[in-house]
Amino acid sequence: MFQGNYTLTNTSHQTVTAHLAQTMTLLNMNTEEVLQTIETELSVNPALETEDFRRCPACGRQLGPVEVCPVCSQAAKIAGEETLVFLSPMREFSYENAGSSIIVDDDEITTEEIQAGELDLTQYVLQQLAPDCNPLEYEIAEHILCNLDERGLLSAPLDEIGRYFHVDLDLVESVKTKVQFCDPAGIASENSSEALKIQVQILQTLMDVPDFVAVIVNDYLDALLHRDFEEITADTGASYSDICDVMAFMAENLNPYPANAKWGNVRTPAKDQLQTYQHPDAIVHYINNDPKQGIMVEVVLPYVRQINVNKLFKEAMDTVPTARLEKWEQDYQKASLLVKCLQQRSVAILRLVQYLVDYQKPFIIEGEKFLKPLTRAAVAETLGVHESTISRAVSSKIMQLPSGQIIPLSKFFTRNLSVRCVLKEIIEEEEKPLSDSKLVGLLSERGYNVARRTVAKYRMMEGILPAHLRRRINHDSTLPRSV
DNA sequence: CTATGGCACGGATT
DNA sequence: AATCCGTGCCATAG
Repeated sequence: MFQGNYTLTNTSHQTVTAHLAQTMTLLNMNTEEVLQTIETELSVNPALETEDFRRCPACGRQLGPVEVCPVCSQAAKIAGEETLVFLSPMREFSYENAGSSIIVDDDEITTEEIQAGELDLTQYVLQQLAPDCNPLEYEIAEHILCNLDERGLLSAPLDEIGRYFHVDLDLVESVKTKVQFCDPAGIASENSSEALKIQVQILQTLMDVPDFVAVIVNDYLDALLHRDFEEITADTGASYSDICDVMAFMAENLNPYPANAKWGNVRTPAKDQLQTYQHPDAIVHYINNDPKQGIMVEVVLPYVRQINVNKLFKEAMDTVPTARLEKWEQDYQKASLLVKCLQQRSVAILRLVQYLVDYQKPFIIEGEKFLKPLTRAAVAETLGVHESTISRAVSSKIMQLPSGQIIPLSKFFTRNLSVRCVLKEIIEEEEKPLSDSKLVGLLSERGYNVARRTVAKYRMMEGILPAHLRRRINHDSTLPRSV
């Protein structure tokens, strides 16, 4: 009897720990990754079955396992002022659904996102190169692409690469040139000006490039950066308005950091193509597409059908020969474990998203400026779960906002987003370029107290040039006399 | 002398 | 325990 009890608690303890481990790993994964796991498990485990989701009898909408029909239950929920959150089955997802503006935010660039992005970038470029490359060139290209910094500029000296492969420098250079003409135009240039030159060359074959652009980009970039218009006018004969056209064109079409999405708020087409197709893990909608009616959130289930333990399989276990029983037991255990853990995962994410969306509603509706500071620890506290649970639930998950933007869940936790947003605003509205210390003053007027050095960092993060290089918007009063 | 970027330290967060 | 973030100090450029 004792022994019986002992073994019983022992096995249940084991399943409990297995359960925990499984839940944690599932929680760590995003919807797409779980989808993979489920698919492989389905293919090896006969104890699992799938079943179509129920549909709402009233509206015919597909329902998740614990979902209340969002459309039909709207009224009650809205009255309660609580954000409507529900589970909903994964579905075919295309970026047309997502709207045109898919934005991978730039503030989280430092962490995994950019690394993933760079990997994609490498592969993306290599794909383009593959057709007209011999194996050696391909390898060199690969090496070059692995040595890009986060802006898409080459950080390793060419001769080093040449030595690494024991090949002539000329070869490395020719490969580099090939790379530069690939899609994020000017990628793998050694510096910005080189990248710009390449971009101009490419654009000239594609569209009409205003006069003087090529000349100025090639020879007078420094002068332009230093606002040394006299030198340019004198040497090239370009009038002041020509130069303005050139600058406008550059802001519109060129990008000094090929891997960086924006310069002067222009996204390169490359970024959109780079966007990997990923199903969001949660989707925020306006109810009836009307912002005034409130928002509802769909938490996406990681599989298109419901996953169950096969009841027939359970029943058949009674009649199975003892030789095979053990295997069947195992399968059954694993199956019910997976089902339970999936449920737990869904519930955990559901609760998290509910809280996040509720707390950061102004951010979702009105924009980055309204993001309230939030830490994972605080969320764990209010939800009564361990911090690491929140960490796992947040990591590698993405959410689609009503606007169509897709953001990582971690964005809800970026402490300084609103400051940076205000900073951006101030700079956009500035009459003439403000120095970092002036910006400190303006920010503290609005209740943001940050050090001068920090402003500089935020500027960089937002890709804003230092004051003395910023373009003045109103170029009427500064006409040089030599026109 | 002013404006800005690099480095590195300490405290908070994960 | 590892990582991130704000900040101060210092070097550099103009």
